[in-house]
Order: sequence, then structure tokens, then C-alpha cells
Amino acid sequence: MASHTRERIMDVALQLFAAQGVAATPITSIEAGAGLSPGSGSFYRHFRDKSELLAAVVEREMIRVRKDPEAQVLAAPVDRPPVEALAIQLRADLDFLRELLPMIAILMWERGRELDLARKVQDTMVERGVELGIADLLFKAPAAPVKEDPAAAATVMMSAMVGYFLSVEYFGQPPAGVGPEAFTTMLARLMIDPSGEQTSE
Amino acid sequence: MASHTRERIMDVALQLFAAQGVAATPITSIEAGAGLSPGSGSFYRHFRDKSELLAAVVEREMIRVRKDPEAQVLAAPVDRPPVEALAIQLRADLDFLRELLPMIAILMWERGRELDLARKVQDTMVERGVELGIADLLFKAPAAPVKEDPAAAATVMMSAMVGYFLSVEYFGQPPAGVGPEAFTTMLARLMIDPSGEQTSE
DNA sequence: GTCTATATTGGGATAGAC
DNA sequence: GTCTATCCCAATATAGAC
Repeated sequence: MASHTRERIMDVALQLFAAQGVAATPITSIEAGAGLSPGSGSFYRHFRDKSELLAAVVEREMIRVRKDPEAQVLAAPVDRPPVEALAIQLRADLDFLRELLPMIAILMWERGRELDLARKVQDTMVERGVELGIADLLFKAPAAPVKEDPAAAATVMMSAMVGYFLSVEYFGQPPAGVGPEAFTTMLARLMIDPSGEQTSE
Repeated sequence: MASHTRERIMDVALQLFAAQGVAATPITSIEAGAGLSPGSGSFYRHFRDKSELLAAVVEREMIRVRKDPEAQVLAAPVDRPPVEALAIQLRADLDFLRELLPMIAILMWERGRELDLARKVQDTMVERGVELGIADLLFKAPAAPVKEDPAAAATVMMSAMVGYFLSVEYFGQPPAGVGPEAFTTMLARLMIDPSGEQTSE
């Protein structure tokens, strides 16, 4: 267990980096959090410097998120009405974003500085279908405007997801006390058929 | 003009704070940017310390934004079809968010630390109706789901606006190359009932 | 592999001349 | 009101004992 110090350092660093940013997190605090004597250079037995640590943390986190079965994007259930299926998909996407939250937080702190990090997080998001799985769903039973300009519609949907997620997780509260179910349901209804009820059948 | 050093310091600080964060911006750089000798304490003839500077910058910026006629939220034109009127309103809201961008950027950097700042920015946003002017518009000719759960609908609309704005201005590009016109038009169409055109009159 | 101790740098802040 | 010079501290990073 003594040898897992490297892992403990990464655990602590992930939390501190997400909470305060990389620059604002002294090696000293990381050592303290990992049970090492703060100020001792013990950290440097495990990483050459802070940026190597950051790279390692990001790498490990991306791998974890890709593997985590908990966060698997559900195949959209086809035995449900389109609105319901989309709402379910959207809720899964919110969960996935939540999995990525520490990385997103770090990304926002280091915006402009760590371009490599930005690319990795984006790749993972794309890969997991938060961006592109959407296009698929737009073929179910989209509202009239959606059919006419799918790109714009997908943008509205993605933007709503990102905006809601950031409002809730990153700042404080959901914009008007609207919870995830109400939000995803409303978004799905507006995307599928704003004027009417269930189109299916 | 020599006496406007205080103003120049604030100008530079606003830019640097927004770009790099407060903590990552050394007084030295602010002095250099304001045409003072970096390293000299000349800064301290104008502000007691960095946090006093931050407060002054925020205060001045909030006042500027409130006064700027450029950013006045348009009264929604009533002589247009509801969809068009809403789209126009949404574009004005995007412009207003852009006015606030430096403050929003600083707010995201200092998240958790500068709670006072967060409150001020939020107050200004609310005051200018980015949040609540929305409710008003929902009475025009809302889509069916909007009527049933206006709070959720407003949340979707606001979230979409914030998410789109952050994607474009804060990170790099609009989500799929979708510009502001296409975005606001699509959002307005989804929110307003396409079948029941003008409800008014 | 962790400790104590330390060299070193960068940035916050002050003193006093001009 | 700005300068030069300086103090001080926090944080990075290394050396060497245990």
C-alpha cells in the first residue's frame, strides 16, 4: 500500500485541480493530501513536475471514463415513444457529463493554456456520443423545424444540455429549480414535436 | 492624462483578469500594461492591493454595462410574428451576454472564491432581463409543452442560450458551425407554436 | 521511499529619492 | 506620481541522511 503513493497523489491532485485550478494548487498541498510531509520533495520521487502530474491525471481519468460501465450511453430504447426515448437518452448524457465533471472543471480552469487537455476531453465526449449520438435521434420523429435545419436543431439541443449541466453542476442551482427529469422531458418534447402529443402511432 | 493611470490600470486589469484569471495575473504585468515600470510599486499609489483593484474593476464594469445604450434589451417588437419577435429578443440577449463576457470570464476563474462578484454579475443579468424577460415572451404564442410547464420551458431556453454563448465565446467555435441567426431562429421556432401563427389580434 | 534542510525564483509590498 | 532598491514570503525543486 505504501507503494500506491503515486495513485494517492493523483487522487488528491484530481480533486484539488478541479476545485482550485492547477496553478493555484501548490505541490505542498498535494503532498499533504497524499499523506506526505508537506514541503518535503517526496512528491518528486513520483513525478518530475506538476505538468507531468497533470498529464498523468488526465490520462488516467480519460481511461476510467471510457471503461466505466456505469456511464455507458444507453442504446436508445426503440420500444418507447420517441419523446420518451429521447428523454432517456438525454438523462444518460447528463450522467455522462457528470462523470466528466472533474475534467471539465480542470479544462475550464486551464482554458487557453492546456490545449492538449481540451482536445482529449472533447475527443472523449465525441467518442461517447454526447455530440454525435444526437444526430441519430433526430431521425426518429423530429419536429418540423428540426427537419429543415438539423444542424441548428442539434446545436440547440447540445447547447441546452451543456448550459443546463453547467448551471447545475458548475455554478449553484438549476436555473429555476427545474430538475433533470423535467428538463430532459421538456427538451425532448420540444425537439420531437412541440405542437402536438406523441406522434408515434 | 498622466492622472488617468488609475483608469489605465483598470483597463489592463480587466483584460488580463478575464484572460488569465486574477491569481495568475501579477501586479508586475498590470504595471507593464499600464505603462508603468514593472516591479516598481507604482501600482500601489492607486490601489491598496489586487483585491481592491478587482473590486473596482467589477464595480466600474457593472456600471458601464447598465448604462451602455448599445446593450439595451430591445422591447420585443409587437408588429412582428411571435417567432420573429422572439428570435430578435434572443439575439439581443446574446449581445448582452457578450457585453458581460469579461465579467463572466472572471467569474468563472474565481468561482468559489469571489462570491461577492458572482452575486453582482447575477444581479445585473437578472436586472437586465436576460433571465426574467423570458417569462414575458412565453405568453406570446407558446408551443403546447411550454404552456404546460413554463418553468421547464424557460429553463430549456435559458440553458440553450447560456450553453451556446459559452461554446462560442468562451471555448472556441459554435457547436456545428451554426451561427447566431440560425441558432436563435431555431430556438425561437421550437419555443413558439408553429401552427398557431399570430395569436395576437 | 520518506524525511530534514536548503538553494532559488517570482511575485507582493514598502521605503525613500526624485 | 513614478522611479530604484529592497524586504519578505510562498512555492518549486534538489541534496543527502535515514
